[in-house]
Amino acid sequence: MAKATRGSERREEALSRERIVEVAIELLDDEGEGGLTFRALASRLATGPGAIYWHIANKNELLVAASDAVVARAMGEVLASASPREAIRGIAAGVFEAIDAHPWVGAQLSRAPWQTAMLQIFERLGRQVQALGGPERAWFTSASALLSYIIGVSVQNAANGRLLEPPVDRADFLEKVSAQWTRDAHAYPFTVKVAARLREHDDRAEFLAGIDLILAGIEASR
Amino acid sequence: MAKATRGSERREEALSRERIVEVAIELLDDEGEGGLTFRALASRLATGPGAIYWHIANKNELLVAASDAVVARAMGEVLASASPREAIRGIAAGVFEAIDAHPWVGAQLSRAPWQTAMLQIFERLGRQVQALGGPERAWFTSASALLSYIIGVSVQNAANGRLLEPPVDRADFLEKVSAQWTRDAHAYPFTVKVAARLREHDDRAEFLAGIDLILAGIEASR
DNA sequence: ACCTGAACACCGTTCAAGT
DNA sequence: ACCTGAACACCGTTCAAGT
Repeated sequence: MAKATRGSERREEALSRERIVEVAIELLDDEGEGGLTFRALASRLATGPGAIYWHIANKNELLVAASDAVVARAMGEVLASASPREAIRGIAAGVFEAIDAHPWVGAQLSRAPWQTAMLQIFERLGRQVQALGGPERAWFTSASALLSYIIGVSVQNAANGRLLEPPVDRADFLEKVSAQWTRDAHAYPFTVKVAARLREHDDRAEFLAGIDLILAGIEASR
Repeated sequence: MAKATRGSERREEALSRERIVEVAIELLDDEGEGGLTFRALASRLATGPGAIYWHIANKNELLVAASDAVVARAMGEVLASASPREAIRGIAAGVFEAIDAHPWVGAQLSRAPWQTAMLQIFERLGRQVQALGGPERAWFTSASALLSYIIGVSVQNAANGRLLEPPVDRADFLEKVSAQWTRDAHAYPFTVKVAARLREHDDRAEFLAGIDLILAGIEASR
């Protein structure tokens, strides 16, 4: 009913659950987990902190809704694949990249599993595990293992990213970490031996190599 | 220099980093993550909140120190094993049980990887991966995949435990979850198909089955 | 029905003052 | 050197009062 509705975003949208979640995601992306406060969020929404509580029960519900939205979007963008194997790699990469782009989602998923977000990923993975063609009794274990691995790596990758963010350079950081290990060489002989690989490894490639390992395990044990 | 030093704990110990960390662990175990505040901790230590800062820089350092201590203890209790395979299962079970008993450790490990705690687990796993006898170029990937999977499952298991703690019965909860899935049967056909397994599955056994899957993958791809 | 914003009961952390 | 505890700058959440 505004006099001139412009095609793009209107200046004054009414408060709604969807809009609150959307702005919360922006805030989390911009400022990190610590940046999401009801005061900051209210200010971006040009209202008072109390108004938000009319639409959302509390901060936890807000975080659940925000991470569900991000995961749903990511799953929607996963392309169809020729083989189940490729499809599983695609889902895995989609989750990895979504959490890499929105690190706070990782923290939220490990704080509250059994969210819709996890269920969505599990379902997607499961269908492909089924298509892989092993015996039915192995499906649950295979899909669970894939889900746990994917979430585990993605969360740690996101945490690393957050750690490195402000001033630190990735190469510098890894250099320092592996130097530390070399100093403790007597206590950590294995780690020192593979430290070179740490310095040069590609997180995403390493992640997918782990997926292949689990897929090989699934195929081997049927 | 007390008049009568008793064999067991003295009533009045001086403040020290070790003692603070020890009492913090007790507090976290008793009250959960939310229970660790500098005021509550100070009160258990019969001092003021400011005193703690003489020994520990901030809350994050306290959480890192506490989880390092728990993991170090758990790793110390892992028994020697005949085969590398058994040793890896033992390390995995040790981590799983330590995080199950101290759920807050899970949250902390996924918030701050590259802690001593993670390094210790990685080193232990790595030595056994090496003993497994595959090619050296595969060691890093194999040990990383195992570590990620172990931490991923343990963290989620701990989060579930926290979720279920207060009044909820595990069977009831799983019943409700799988009922929810059945209602959304059209959206989650795979999940519904394996829901029966969810209701009756044993988390620890499922976890070890996942380890076996990865081990099978490691052996298959060499 | 929905919004406002002051107020409440907490936090982590600092710091002047003590011993 | 180490401890004390009040004070500061924040939180999430509630709620009387408004429209």
